[in-house]
Amino acid sequence: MQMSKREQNKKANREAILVAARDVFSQLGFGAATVRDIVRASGLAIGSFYNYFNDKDEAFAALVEAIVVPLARDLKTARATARTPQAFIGEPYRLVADFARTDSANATLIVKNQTLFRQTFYLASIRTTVQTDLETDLRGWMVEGRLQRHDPVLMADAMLALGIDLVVQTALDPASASGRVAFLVDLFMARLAPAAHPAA
Amino acid sequence: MQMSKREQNKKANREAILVAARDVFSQLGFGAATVRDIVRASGLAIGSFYNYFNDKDEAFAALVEAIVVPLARDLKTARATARTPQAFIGEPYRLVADFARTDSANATLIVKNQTLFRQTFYLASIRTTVQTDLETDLRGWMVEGRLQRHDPVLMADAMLALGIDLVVQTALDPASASGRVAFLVDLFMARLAPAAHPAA
DNA sequence: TGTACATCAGTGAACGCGCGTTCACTGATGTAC
DNA sequence: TGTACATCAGTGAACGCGCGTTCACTGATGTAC
Repeated sequence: MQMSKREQNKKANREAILVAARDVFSQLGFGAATVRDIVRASGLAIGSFYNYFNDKDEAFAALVEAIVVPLARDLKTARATARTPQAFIGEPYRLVADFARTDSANATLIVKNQTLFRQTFYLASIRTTVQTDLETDLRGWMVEGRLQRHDPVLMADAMLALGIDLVVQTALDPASASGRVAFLVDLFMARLAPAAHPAA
Repeated sequence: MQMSKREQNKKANREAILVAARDVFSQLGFGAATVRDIVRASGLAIGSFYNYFNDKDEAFAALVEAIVVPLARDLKTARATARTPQAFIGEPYRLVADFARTDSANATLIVKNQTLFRQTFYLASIRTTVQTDLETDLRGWMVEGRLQRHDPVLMADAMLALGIDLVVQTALDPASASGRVAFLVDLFMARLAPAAHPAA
C-alpha cells in the first residue's frame, strides 16, 4: 500500500529539514548553528521544525546515524570479504574514499564537525562499536597468522584516525584520494604483513 | 625597569581573560561559546573584554598561537637533535605526549576544538609551516639514507594526524600515553627504518 | 460520486531572554612642579 | 614629600537584535455515509 499524501508530505518535509541542517552544520559547525538557520535554509515555517525534532541536537544525531550505520556495516562486510592482508586493509579505506568522493555533502559535514564525528567513531570515553568490531577482526586475522601480531586496540585507533583523515583529505582534494589509500595500505602492510617465509 | 602598576594590571587582566576563554572554549567548543560566557568566567566587567580583544575569534587566535608557536619550535628542535630514526620519530611524539600530560588545560582545548586545531597543524587548504618543516626534515633524512624513501608529504600528514590523536588520547587517558608513543614509533619504524644490510 | 465533518501537519506572530557592542562615567595610577 | 592635574583602563547600563519555543489558527487531506 502506498503512502497517503500526508505521509508523503511529512517524509518530504523531514527530509528538507535534514538537508537544510546538513548544509548549515557544514557551513557553521554544529556549535554555531541555530535552529533558525536551519529553518531559513529549509524554506519551511519555524513551527514545522518542532514537528520533527525537539532541538538541533536531534537533527544532528539523525544526520550522524544516517552516515555511521551504513558505513560501519559496509566496512565490516569489506573486512569479512577480504582474502588477503592488502584487501583487509585496503578495501575499507577504498570504501571510505569512495564515500567521501560520492557523498561530498556528508563528507563536508564530517570535515566541519570532526570533533563530534571522531567521538562517534573512535574518540569516546568508552569504545564504540566501530572500534570493537575492527579490533575483533584484527585479533582474528592475527590469531590465524594472516597479520603480524600487534596490539589490536592501538592499531584500530590508528586505522580509524587515519580513516577520518582520509575522508577529510578526500573532501578537500578528491584527486588525492587514491594516492592516499595506497599510502595507507603501504604504511600498515609494512607492519602487519605476515613474514614471506614463516620461521621454522 | 619594572612594569608600572597599570602595566601589571593590564597584563593580569589580559591573562585572566585568556584563562577564562580557554575554560569556556574547552567546555562549549569555539562555536557555541559567547563573549559573555568568557566575561562571566573572567570575573571582569563586560566592557573590559573589548579593551583587549575585538571578538572571540581574536581571543581564540591568541590561545592557538600560544600553543602552536612554541610546540612547533620544540618539535623542529627535537628532529634536528635526533641521531637515530627511532629518535627522529619518537622524540617529537614524546614531546607531544608530555605536552598533553603537563598542560592538560591546553590539551583539553585541543580535544574540544579538533577541527580548528587540525586545520592549524595540517588540514588547511594550503600547507602549514608545521607540515612543510616536517616534510623538509623527512626528505633530508631520506636523501641521506637514514630513512627509507617514501612520499614525504603523505608521511607528514599521517604523522601529524596521529600526533593530534596522541594529544587527544593522552588528555582522555594520560596513563596510555607512553604505550601509544611506543606504538607510533613501532608503526612508522616498520616502514621507515633503513634496511639493516643495505643492498649492494 | 458528492457532501459534511474530522483530523492533523503547516504557519508565523508573539513571548521572554541573552547576545554583541557601545560609551559616558569613575577612580586608580602616573606626572609635573 | 605634597599637591594638583592628566591619563587611561575598568565599569555596567543601555541599545537593538536574533534566539528558542509556544500555540491558536488555517487549510489541505482523510473518512464516513
